[in-house]
Amino acid sequence: MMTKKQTLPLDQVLVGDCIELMNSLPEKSVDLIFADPPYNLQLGGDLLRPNNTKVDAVDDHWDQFDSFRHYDEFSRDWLNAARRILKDTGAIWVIGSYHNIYRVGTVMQDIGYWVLNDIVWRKTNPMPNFRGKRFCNAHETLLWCSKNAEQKAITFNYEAMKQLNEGLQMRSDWLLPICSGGERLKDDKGKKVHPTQKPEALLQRVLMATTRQGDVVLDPFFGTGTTGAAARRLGRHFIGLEREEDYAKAARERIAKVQMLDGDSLELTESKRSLPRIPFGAVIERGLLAPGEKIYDNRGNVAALVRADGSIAHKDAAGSIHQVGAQVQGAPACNGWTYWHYKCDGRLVSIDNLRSQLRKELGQVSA
Amino acid sequence: MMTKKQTLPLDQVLVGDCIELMNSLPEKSVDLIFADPPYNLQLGGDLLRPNNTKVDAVDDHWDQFDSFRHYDEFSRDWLNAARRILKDTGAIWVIGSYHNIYRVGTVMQDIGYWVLNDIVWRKTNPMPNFRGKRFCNAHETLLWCSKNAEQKAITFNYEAMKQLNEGLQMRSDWLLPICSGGERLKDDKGKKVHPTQKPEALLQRVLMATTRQGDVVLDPFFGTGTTGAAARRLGRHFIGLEREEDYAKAARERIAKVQMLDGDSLELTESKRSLPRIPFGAVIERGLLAPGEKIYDNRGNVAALVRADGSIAHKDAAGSIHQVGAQVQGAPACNGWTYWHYKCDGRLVSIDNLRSQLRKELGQVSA
DNA sequence: TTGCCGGCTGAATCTTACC
DNA sequence: CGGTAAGATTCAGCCGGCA
Repeated sequence: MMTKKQTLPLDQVLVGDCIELMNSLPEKSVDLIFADPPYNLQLGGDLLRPNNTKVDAVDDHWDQFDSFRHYDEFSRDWLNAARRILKDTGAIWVIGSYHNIYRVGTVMQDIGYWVLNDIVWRKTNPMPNFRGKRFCNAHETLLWCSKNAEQKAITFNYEAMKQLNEGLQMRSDWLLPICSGGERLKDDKGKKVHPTQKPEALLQRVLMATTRQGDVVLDPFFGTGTTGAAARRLGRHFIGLEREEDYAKAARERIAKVQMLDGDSLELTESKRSLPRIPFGAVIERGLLAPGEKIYDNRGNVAALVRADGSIAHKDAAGSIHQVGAQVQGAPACNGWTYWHYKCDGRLVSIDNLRSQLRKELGQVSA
Repeated sequence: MMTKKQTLPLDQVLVGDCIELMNSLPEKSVDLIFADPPYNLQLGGDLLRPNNTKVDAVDDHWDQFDSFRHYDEFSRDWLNAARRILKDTGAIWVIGSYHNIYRVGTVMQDIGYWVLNDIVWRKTNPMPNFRGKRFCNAHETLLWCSKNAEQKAITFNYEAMKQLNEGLQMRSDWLLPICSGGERLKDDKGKKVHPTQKPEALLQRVLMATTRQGDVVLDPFFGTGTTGAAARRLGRHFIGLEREEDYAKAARERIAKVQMLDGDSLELTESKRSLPRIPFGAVIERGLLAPGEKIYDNRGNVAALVRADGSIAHKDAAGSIHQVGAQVQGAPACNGWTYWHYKCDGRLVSIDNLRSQLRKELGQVSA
């Protein structure tokens, strides 16, 4: 893995066509791709534009495609190139609005990507609909996809997201302001450098949720480098691809100023799944429970006998704490650690406490 | 216009294939179409809740398709039939989830529909993600489209929508509960009649926004008739198409009981506003505090490290501002917002001030 | 009558480590 | 690689039972 990383142009902005540049990179080499492709706003010429007010509309030449067909071809090409360089354990995010996201989503599904969630970025401060002819277009959509449907190991920092949402699991609708104020890059004359600069908070949430420290994040439409800024701040590597030298230059200068957070503040709330596995037998071996003792369900109604080999017995049934727990309840499955309790000063205490205790002891020795 | 209306099967539920039924209706004869087509969910095995009960999944035969290609063909067929019967001044709504909405959106654009807005229905009470492997899938998407791009006269009751949103322009994200409680149709045994009954409030908003009194609203996937119930209540005509006689029967009985409104009592259906809940993580994401900073108790004796995921760490303890606050004090609970302070010009200031600040910025946008 | 508590449920593409 | 067993995992709202 290190050798692969060493051949990658880490923490750099490469100028050129993103498809050619991606094709020049080794296959299966990046952990995450974040893409903010052109939005195809000018479909069919000026008459058909969905919003023909003159509010600094997006009319740069890179945003022009003469038909849905061309846009679909373009999407298929860059999404295929992206898929090649993605690790088999990797994932991709694509952001868009109703002008392009339905095209993009269909192409992604067609070439084998598997949708994990679609996420709605709700803007606290969207541009109003000036004519009063439509609903205020107050959101954009992100697609989070794995490389294929069979893929199991996806990085998803569930507990960290739950923390961020004050103890409730994070939903698919995110409320964040648009990029403005000091964060928005301006040139000497105070004109914005890029028409669609994304807020860094959005990228931070994406990277916090679906990458780990040291991961490689590639952005094929780098623009002024919000992905790079967020990656650097969070201790991830980035690779930025951008066709326009002016944007690339602005991005490099911007990212150089970013203060990287230190390791402690990047520590994520850990999931139980990442903790070392403790067999119930270890609890017996260490003498936290003795063979011959009884363990009970949470009300003390059901009692099972603890045996020396770490199995337990209840009436005819014998086996692991999980198997017997399931059988006793007539349930298809059971987490024995939370189902069973032992008596301590007359009160029932979860055996999961014994596991925690053991983990603490082991941590000081091995880890 | 009256002659045309007289040939239409107004305020009826027709049983049969929706494409054939639509083809039997006169062209350019309906004002609005609302469609809730099959979502083409692709479920694996059973899903168990943490308490080992089984989730009652949508596994009905009508939701099964062999492939995306078959689903696309199906979509193209019914959307073309719908387009023929739509008046040139008419519009269409289609609702879906990430499983199908990207397919539907692409087909709609391909056959000439023009997207006016995409609308996000944010559920106040979605089903959680039981396994902790994804973001909670808390929304569905609606596409609002005109028959073609050139179409000028679209019914959009801008002022009514603005009223409904307390004087502010209605946004593209709508917060509404799912259909449950007394509104949910149940059979004798208390089993739900239809697996995916939509809330009437959603349909009311759609019809309030994009139809006038006396308009004809057609629903090709009528199910248990939420569109019909909302139409009748609001003084619009409906035409319901439904393949299953059982659903059609339930719909007829339901609609017959609906009281038609003559006044302006609709506002009652709109949810009340309460103070938006602000997770501590939002304070970090928005940059009001930076990861790596320290927060203190009111005397500055206890210091905790702020981490990027919105958790804080103090000695061995890590968790939410509330959890760590409680642990530090040896208390069973703690309001972290009032316990913790940050340093500002050498003085200690409550982090609750940051929450107030954020609430002010959010203003009328319900979090 | 009111309030509290436990149980049930909703369009869901929902596991992973070890042998 | 496949098979097997361990074991991690939920939020809001409605309803009924009971104090």
